Formats: sequence, structure tokens, C-alpha cells
Amino acid sequence: MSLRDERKQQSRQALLDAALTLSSEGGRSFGTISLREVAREAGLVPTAFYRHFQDMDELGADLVDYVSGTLHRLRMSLREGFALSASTAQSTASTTRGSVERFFTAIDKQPNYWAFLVRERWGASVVVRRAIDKEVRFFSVDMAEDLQKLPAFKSLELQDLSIVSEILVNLSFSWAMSWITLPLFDEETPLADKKEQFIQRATRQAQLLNRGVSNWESKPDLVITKT
Amino acid sequence: MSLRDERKQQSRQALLDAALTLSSEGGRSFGTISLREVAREAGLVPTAFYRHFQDMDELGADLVDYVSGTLHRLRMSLREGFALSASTAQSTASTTRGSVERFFTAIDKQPNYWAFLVRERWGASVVVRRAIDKEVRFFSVDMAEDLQKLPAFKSLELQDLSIVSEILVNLSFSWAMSWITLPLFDEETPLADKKEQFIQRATRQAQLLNRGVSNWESKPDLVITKT
DNA sequence: TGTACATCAGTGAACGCGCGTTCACTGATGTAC
DNA sequence: TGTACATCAGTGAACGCGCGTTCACTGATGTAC
Repeated sequence: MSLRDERKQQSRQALLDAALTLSSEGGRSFGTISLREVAREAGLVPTAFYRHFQDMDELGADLVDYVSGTLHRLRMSLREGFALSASTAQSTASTTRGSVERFFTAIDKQPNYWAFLVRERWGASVVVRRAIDKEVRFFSVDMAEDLQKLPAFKSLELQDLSIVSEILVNLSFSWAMSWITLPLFDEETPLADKKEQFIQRATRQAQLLNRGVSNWESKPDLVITKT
Repeated sequence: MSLRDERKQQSRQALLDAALTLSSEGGRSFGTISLREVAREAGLVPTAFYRHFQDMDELGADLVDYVSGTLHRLRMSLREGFALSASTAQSTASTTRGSVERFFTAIDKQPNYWAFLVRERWGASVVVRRAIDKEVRFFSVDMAEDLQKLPAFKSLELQDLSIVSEILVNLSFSWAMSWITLPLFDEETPLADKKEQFIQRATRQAQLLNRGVSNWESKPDLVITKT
């Protein structure tokens, strides 16, 4: 790549980063930031924006692609966790907690990325919404495949696992955003305590899902007689 | 109430309705609509807005209050469903499907209300976000209390039921928005088929949660040896 | 290697527009007598 | 019931501002010879 191309890529990245920063910080969202703001934050003149993107929608779609890399990296991290769980004979309880902690650690590394995806999933730009929806589907399908590799779920069909992976993905998005906003509500409770409580809560929810899957039967319309 | 007060209430309601319409239709969101647009849609001059709200944030907070009435009406509807389930000896499978259908029927009656709450839950306005967060908590607590009235869950503690009710509320929001956006993605599949598939999927997810609760034990840190 | 020209990322002035907000106002409704 | 005044929801002009987009430009980098 030539010197000129390198510098162009740097400016492009600066614009993407600027858009991400502006749309995640200060409680803003992508639909409320302006082209001029993005250019200013990136250290460029407004008109230079057009050398990289046709309009804010095009930047938005490209931003989803860029940010989705984080999702894929998280998937890898969770995959390792699953592999560990599969190879050792540890209790489900502690490995679940481990996976949940790994999830929140991943979020703390790039909170802006997560805030962007969660907010804009139902946000103002149609183009961005569709791009995120596509990524969510990929993530859900891959998670179902990962779950199937676990010994506990080996007997289950992919179709059944996709039911739980869809719940997990949707729940993850809620968890992520609640986790990120934990420090914003300044009550008397120390942040560390709030975090610990939240992890416990999320872990229990994951365990409950696990119980559901463990006691699942492929035929969904059975009559259940419960005491 | 005097004639003058009545007319003022009408204008106020027109402003609320206008804001809801503008922020839900056409893929917009609350953060992207302007005070002048709202006034125009309500048939008022921009300056008349200030007779009712200090700014758009105040209107947003009041709009959450107004729209939350729908949530409470839905809760009543679901409560009836639970009462039915408790009194008859019907299978869990069919009553679950019934509750899910009742939920989507409620959404179809006021799709804009749901779109507003789901979108703005993580949206651009801090004031609106906090107001919605408060409503979500109320809804979750009430749902846990409702669940406890079911014979199947009578033995469970409220604390444990709040785990599943929190999942249900978060999942409901995802379901609601996906349901609303079903007609927007114009593929070859007929809408009726897509709806039926979606209901089946949501029902299965609810059943899976039910299995999880049915096989739940209060002590969360048990070692589970799973085949 | 040196020169002459082409490319093109970034510049800066200019435009028309819708925005939020102010202000003095109007005239229908409400109230006191 | 009738009159005189008060209230106040809604009006319309005006403001300064940031916006998206256009245009002709500059000057560093790339390319051909």
C-alpha cells in the first residue's frame, strides 16, 4: 500500500472511531450525531468526509462491519471456555459463572463497541439496523454450533439448540447494556458490589437456561403434568 | 374541568401522540425528532409547545408515563391467562402458546407504543431511558408475583421467580421488536407464515424457560453432574 | 536520477434550510361584582 | 343576567446557529519518461 493510501486509511479509521465515540459517549446515539461533528472529532474539515463515505448511512453500515469484529473475538473467547468445560469434569455451576465473567470482561475491554451494537440494533438508521440484524443472526447460529460441541448437549439437535442460542444472544444484549450502565446510576452501593450482584444474577439466569435445555425434549407439544 | 382546561388537555395529548407517531414511524427515533416537527404534526405553532412542556426531554418523560399504561393493560391480560392456566388442568404446552399469542395480539393493537419503549430503552435521551428503566423494573417485579400464583411455581421463592421474570421481560422486548419488524423485510415468504413460525419459536423459548424453572433448585451453587 | 505531468485527500468559502428560543401580541374563556 | 377585567393557550415575526452539500482550490504523493 502506498503512502497516500495508508494516510487515507488512517483518516477513514479516524472517522469511524470518531463516530463510535460520539454515538456511544454522553448518552448520545448514532442518529443524533452530525456529519460535521464526526469530521471535527476526526480532525478533518467537513468536506473531507465525502472522500471516504457518501453519507452518514454508509459510514454507519461500515461501522457495524468494523465493530462486529469484536463480536467474533468474543465468540472465540467463549469457545475456549466451552472447550475447557468440555475437557474438564468441573461442575456446571462454576463453569457457567466463568463464562459469564468472561463475557463481562470482554465488554469492559470495548464498552463503546457493545453500546453501539445494542443501541443501534433498534436505532434510527434503517441501514445500520439491517447490518446489525445480519450480525446477530450469524452470532446466534455460530453459538448453537458451539453449544452442540458440549458433551451435555451432544444428543440435542441443532434446531433445538438454536432456540436457546437465540435466547442467549438477546439476553446477552440486555446484560451488556445493563452492565455498561451500572456505574451511571450513582446510589450508595459501591460499584464492586453492584457488579458482583449483577454477575450472580446473570449466572443464575444462565443456569436456569441450562436446566431448561438439560430437561428439554425435542417434541415440543408434550403435555407436562407438574406438581 | 373547564372548557379551557379540556382544550389544553387535547393539545397536550395531540403533542404526545405526534411525538409517538413521528418517533415510531418511518424508522425514526425520539432523539431525531424536533420540537417544531412535533408541534407541526399536532397542528400547533412551535411556540405553543412551551405551554405544555419545558422541552423535548420533559415531553419524553411524560410520554413514557402515558405509554406505560399499555404495559399495565398487557399485564392484566396476561394475568387472566395465568388465572385460566391455574384453574383448568390444561397442558402447559397449549397454555404457553396461548400466552404468547395473547402477547403478540396486544402488540398488534399498539405497535407504536411497543416500538417506542423498546427503541428508547437504550435511546438518545437520558431522561427517557431512566423513565423506561423504572417501568421495566415494575413490570418484572409484578410478573414474578404473578408467576408465584401459578400452582406449578407455588413452591418456588419470589427471589428465584424474579430470575425468570427478568429473562421474560428482556426477551419480551426482543420479541416485540422482531414481531413489529416482521412485515418490513419483504422476502418471498408470506407474512402469515412468518408470523406462525415466529409464534412457534417464541412459544418454544417460553417452554424451555418453563422447563428450567420446573427443574430449578433454590441453592444455586450445587454441583450438577450431567451426562 | 531528474523532470514534467496526473492524481486526489484535504481545504475553505459559500449557500439555503430547519432548528430552538425570545418576544410582544390576540382573542376566547373564566371570574368578580 | 350583564359588565368589566384577568387569565392564558395559541400566534407570528424575528434571532442566531449548526447543519449537509456545492464548488473551485492547493499541494503532497504517484507515475511516466
